[in-house]
Amino acid sequence: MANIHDVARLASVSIKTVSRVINDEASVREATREKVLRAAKELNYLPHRGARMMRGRGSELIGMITGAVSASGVPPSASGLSAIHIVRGALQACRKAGKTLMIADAIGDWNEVGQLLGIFEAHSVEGVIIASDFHRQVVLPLPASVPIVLANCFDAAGTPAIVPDDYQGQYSATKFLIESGHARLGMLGLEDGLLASHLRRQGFFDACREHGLPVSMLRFQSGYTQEGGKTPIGFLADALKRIIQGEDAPTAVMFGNDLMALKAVPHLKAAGLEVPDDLSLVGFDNDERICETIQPALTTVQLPYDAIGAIAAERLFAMLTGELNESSVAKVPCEIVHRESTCAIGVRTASARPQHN
Amino acid sequence: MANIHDVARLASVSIKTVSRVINDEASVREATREKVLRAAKELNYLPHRGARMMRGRGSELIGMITGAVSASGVPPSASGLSAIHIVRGALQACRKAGKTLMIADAIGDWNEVGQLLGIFEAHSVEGVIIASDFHRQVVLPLPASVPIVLANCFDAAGTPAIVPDDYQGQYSATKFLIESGHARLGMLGLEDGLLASHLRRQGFFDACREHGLPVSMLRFQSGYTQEGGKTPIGFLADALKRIIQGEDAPTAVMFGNDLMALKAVPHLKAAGLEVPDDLSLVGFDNDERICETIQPALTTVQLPYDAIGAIAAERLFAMLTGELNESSVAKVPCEIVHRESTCAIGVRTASARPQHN
DNA sequence: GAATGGCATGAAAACGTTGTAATTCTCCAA
DNA sequence: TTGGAGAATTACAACGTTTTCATGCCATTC
Repeated sequence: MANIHDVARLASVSIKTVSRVINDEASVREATREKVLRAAKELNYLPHRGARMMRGRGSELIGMITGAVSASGVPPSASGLSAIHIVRGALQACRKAGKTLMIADAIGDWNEVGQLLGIFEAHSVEGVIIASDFHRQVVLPLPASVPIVLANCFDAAGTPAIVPDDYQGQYSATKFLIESGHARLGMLGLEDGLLASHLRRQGFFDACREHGLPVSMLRFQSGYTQEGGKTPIGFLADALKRIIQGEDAPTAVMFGNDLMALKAVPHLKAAGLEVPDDLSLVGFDNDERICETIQPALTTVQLPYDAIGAIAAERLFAMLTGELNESSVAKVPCEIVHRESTCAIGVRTASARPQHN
Repeated sequence: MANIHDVARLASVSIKTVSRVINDEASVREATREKVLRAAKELNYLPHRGARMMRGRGSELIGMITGAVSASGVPPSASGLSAIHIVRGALQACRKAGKTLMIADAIGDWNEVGQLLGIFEAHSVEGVIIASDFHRQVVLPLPASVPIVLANCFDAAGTPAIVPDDYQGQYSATKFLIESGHARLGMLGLEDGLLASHLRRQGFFDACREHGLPVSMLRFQSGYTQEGGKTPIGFLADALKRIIQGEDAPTAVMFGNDLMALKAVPHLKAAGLEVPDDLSLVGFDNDERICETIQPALTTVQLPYDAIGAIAAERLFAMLTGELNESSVAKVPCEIVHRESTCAIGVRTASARPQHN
């Protein structure tokens, strides 16, 4: 690998001048600058990070810990879906900022976090992003000697955190349905006890209340556990039946996630319901593979994991430059992704039933 | 932060002796060793990584490039599924070996790879793993100055590579079906042109031939594009119809991936076919969320991405220690994951139709 | 025309560590 | 007591950068 001396020699200048050009310092004549840049490019020169660090420069290294809070023991196969998007978002932000991302996985064991922080520290990272697989509160190991930003989780100590706005997401979806003319709504929520569960239910009810929808027009079921947990066989079918049966049956149902919607569709079909003409469906997560597979394609609320990762990284950068040191929780809005499983009340969809693909 | 001089001073030895102790080198008297360790502990000394790197010392750092070959332009949302497993496998192997993983995403642009390699090099990584989103041949930017292992891809130059054994996977699945008594087989393969497509078809036909199944008993369709590509609406339905209609209709059908199977199920149901009693189904990928969602749960061939990541990392480590420098392609077997969508011919499944969940 | 000041550049030191080679210490045999 | 071998230890250079300070050059000012 070429070093600064090689570049200096090739460009016939001193190493200091090369250093000046590389670091965009003032006082370099344009001609010289170009000469140096040309030489650097020709030699494929990149400043040695070790040497740079030694001169007190930042390491340009960001650490990221993922999988810190998976259900312990369970190999977190499906839960990684959120992680990859968070990582990707952070990766892009790092790229833009010229940082490099180091990553470590806690393999579902929160106790690992302290140790991983130590490893990162030994590698001189400038800061660390800790990402959770799902939206929850966490407790950090006490003495964190590097700046930390939490992604998809938060703590009581006020560590800067970026989380999805589950409340607003469900609120928006509900509002959208109501404004489309739906007056009887149903919701099949996630497992009780999850923070997201709580927030979304809140959003659902608040939106209804604020739009003057009486509680008698609402049907809410929860308790469905999607994986790992022991949901009794038939739970989904039963809960669904409780929601859609009877004469005041809702004209729209929202699900805790897209997968639940996918599983529900056969039951709805079996009950003779057409989507969206008889029943509008709204999912959550925006898992494209699932949403596009459902016929008709599922309208859903997007969990903005990419954005969460990107914002977490940007926030960390801001902390590093000292621009920002308030400790607060930033909520990233969850946008509705409109597909074909919803329609306004009183409007028949154009094609009675689009052909399968 | 304390440096080696401080420790040396406090312990009343030379800095070199401290260095010896820290690096566990020989020729240090036990008493001296303890003295140094005590001083180091007291000062909370950690060797400066920059300085270490500069002395060419192993950085314990492994680089990984992902997303290098997504369809360019398309935001690689779904394709990341393989990446996360490869990353996870590598991560675990790194953990075991005491290495730390640096990660960068080429964001679907293969041209980025050269630049990313440069960045990694500047960080003094010991080696790099380049992971592709799908099984394919690649071309590396010429002068790679660090050891490289390819994961889920390979090149013509013989760079060490770890790939899934698509051929064997399909061969095994086919063989399994035949040995279960199925004599008429169908297959709905992936998009033409993909390497996996080619290999699997080969495996399918070879297994049939070797087990004496005449070609007249086989129905093969391909050309289905799962995402991005413009598959005509209805293609899946038509191809499926061509496979399952007629009097010599197969008793088992294999799909190019689990998602295709998921999409196919409603069509099969509409055609009055019971799974697995009338028709056994076998997917590919082992995407658990999809496999477990399909009723009955889908038997499939697992793409061993975790293993690929882990083996790639281990192989890289072996190269680093010089234990291994042969340049070859390692094929990781694809195991069958047995669920409920397959049964032996002549055997009715116990429950006519298991209740939905 | 000399003094001043700003700009472009360069020489050499410094950062904290490890490698090399030299030096000292220890211990045992002659 | 002396040699000598080998272990323990040390001094110093080297790694590739940035920093500090010095210098040369040119334009401006008096």
